[in-house]
Amino acid sequence: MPEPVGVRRAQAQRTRDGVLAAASAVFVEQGVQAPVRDIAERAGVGVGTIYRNFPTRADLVTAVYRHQIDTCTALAPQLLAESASPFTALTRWVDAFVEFLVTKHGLGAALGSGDPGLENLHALMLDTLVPACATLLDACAADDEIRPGITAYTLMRAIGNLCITGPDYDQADAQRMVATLLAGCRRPA
Amino acid sequence: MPEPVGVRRAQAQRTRDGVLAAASAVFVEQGVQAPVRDIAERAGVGVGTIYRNFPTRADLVTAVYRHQIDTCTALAPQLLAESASPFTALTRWVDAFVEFLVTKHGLGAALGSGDPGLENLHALMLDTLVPACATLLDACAADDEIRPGITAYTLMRAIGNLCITGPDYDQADAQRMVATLLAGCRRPA
Amino acid sequence: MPEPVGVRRAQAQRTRDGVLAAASAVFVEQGVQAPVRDIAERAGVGVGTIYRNFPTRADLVTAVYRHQIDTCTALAPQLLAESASPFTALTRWVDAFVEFLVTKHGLGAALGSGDPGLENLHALMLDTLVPACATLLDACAADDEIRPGITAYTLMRAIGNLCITGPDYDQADAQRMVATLLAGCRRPA
Amino acid sequence: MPEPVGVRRAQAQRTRDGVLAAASAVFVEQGVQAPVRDIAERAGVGVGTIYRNFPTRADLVTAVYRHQIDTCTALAPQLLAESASPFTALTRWVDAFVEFLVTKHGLGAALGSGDPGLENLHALMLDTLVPACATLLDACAADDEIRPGITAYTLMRAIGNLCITGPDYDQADAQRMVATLLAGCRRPA
DNA sequence: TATGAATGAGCCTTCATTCAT
DNA sequence: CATGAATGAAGGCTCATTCAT
Repeated sequence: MPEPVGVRRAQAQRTRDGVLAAASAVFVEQGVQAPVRDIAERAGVGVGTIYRNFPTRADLVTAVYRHQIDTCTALAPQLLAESASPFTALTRWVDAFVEFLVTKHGLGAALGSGDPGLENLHALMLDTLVPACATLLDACAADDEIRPGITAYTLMRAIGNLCITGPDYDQADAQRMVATLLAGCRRPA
Repeated sequence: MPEPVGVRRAQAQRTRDGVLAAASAVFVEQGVQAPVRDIAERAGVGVGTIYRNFPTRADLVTAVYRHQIDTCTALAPQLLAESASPFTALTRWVDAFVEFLVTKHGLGAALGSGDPGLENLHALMLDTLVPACATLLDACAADDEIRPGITAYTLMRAIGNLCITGPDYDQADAQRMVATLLAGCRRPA
Repeated sequence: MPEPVGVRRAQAQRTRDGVLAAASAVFVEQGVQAPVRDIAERAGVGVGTIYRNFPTRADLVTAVYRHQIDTCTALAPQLLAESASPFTALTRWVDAFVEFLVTKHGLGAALGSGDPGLENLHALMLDTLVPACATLLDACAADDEIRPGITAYTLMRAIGNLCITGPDYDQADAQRMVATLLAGCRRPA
Repeated sequence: MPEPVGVRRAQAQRTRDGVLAAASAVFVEQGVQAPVRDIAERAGVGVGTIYRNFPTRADLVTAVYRHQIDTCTALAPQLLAESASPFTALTRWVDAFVEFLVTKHGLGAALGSGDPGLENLHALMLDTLVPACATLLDACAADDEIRPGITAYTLMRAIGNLCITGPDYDQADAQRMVATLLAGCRRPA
């Protein structure tokens, strides 16, 4: 018999996870501005539960994407170590980043929206993803593989924007365009 | 007494134009989702007048941008004729397109949003801008100046997305990234 | 045939008056914190109409009571002129003020609540009723009829509080207690 | 092993007392309508504990004030015995009552609100404080010190109302106005 | 045709209350 | 007994849209 408190905590965690899953799905369908009620309904909980766990919408958005952001961040040094060249590492990392973005419809738009209240998420990116990307860019620059003047932040914003998909501009298109952008970053021989 | 009907028509046209000017200004400030009332107020008309002239928001958005879209469209053959190479023409035309997008806050986002109800605008682009762009791309392809597999529509969507600006990603950033994307389109020598 | 605009204005005024009447009634029943929807329902209008005419609750509360406040204010100089003594004038004026308060259940409580957002009403009293009362108090002081140290504002707040009626403490009780308070203000011979 | 049941009871009593102390503090800060959660948080208990001990808000309010009400009640005969005159005793008792009211932000308003659900508290006053006050009033009446027609209940309601403080009408004002009211109760020589 | 008052659906947010652990 | 997660009713506010004048 597990102690009651632990059981309750586990249940709460499950609820929280359910909300996150529901929010993730709803964000894909409707974007990050989706009504709280829709998320609650999809999660099978009351709206109060959402507000209890995520007082602001930004808290919810951030929580939804935090895990993937962290995973993506951790990938950078790993790819740099195992790739033949820094540019190859950058290419692969961007592939992963794009993968992350295109499967999360609405995040790119959210990031680009300048919506106050999404500063948390913005900060999270600035604090983790941007430095990770910068590491790769610096390595490329050291090898003279990319043209100068491209900052990690701007590149990621651009990639984020390119990953805003819709009818007639799907995931494959986004990936192709990002690849083209990267090609354009490469220093001409 | 000069034909009253004509006078009335002229007045109606003036009203319509005033609404378009107001909408254009408000769209720049608040995006294409701005409250109808704000536009009406700015135009000095009642909301009913807006609804009479532009039953749906998409009608209004489309009308606002139609002139610029047409101008942009007409530019393509002209640039193709007077430029040294098709790629140069493409570059210049894209510059003009970007200029159009970045000065119209919210249009890029609107185009990329997949928002049903903006299909009119979408259709307008498909019908005019895309063919214009395709002409340039075809000319480039004929000269073997760009890599194959890039469609006019996808390229324009990508450019549209890159032009979604915000805090920390401004017009200059957008222009630089679009230039980089174009560079990536170029066939490596 | 009256010009259309005038008709519309008249209708709008009627709506506005209806809202005020409904609000007045609802305030009596539920106090000034009554739900906006209740007022709208009672007035037979949509909530939007309330917000259109009275953007904040304070605007509505103030409008409801403004006329009576003004009437009460105007009474002061009149009573002073026609009464045998300043204290008599004060007594009569307070009677009128009490009459105003007790028939508007909830205003006394509202005044005493310190509720931010009711500052308008508070200001209205400060600007009109308090000076009116002060005139009477000054006249009494000049005649040595009241003890010193009683300010118009404090006296009115006290009276306002005494007029917060309820079960077992009705209008007659309030009037009696106010009279007693006034008696206590009188300078002992 | 000392009787476990007694220990448990003592613990329960401590919990109850903690809730009362917390509620008392929160009532002073926010009034008797303060959110239950705030009280629970301040007491360091769960909201369920509050509901277990005090099923209704009135139960809690009543319990919070019962001790002070009882103290105040007991004061009446004592003051009557040791004061020079009944009216002096009344004055002193009212001072104590006012002291009780003004330091308990919101009680006066609560008493005067007619809020159903506060009937318990109301009843408590009727059953204890009112008779205590009546004793003093009767003694005054016997000595011909006050004008007739003033009931203990009405007087206490009036005093309660006068003690509803706020910005610009503070504790000192309330005390002064209550003193004035009492002066008005006194039979003119 | 133009107007803008009126409508009400829809979203956000708070908080009293319940109940499984 | 105590806990606090979950619920959902209630109320505030906005704004797209209609329609009588």
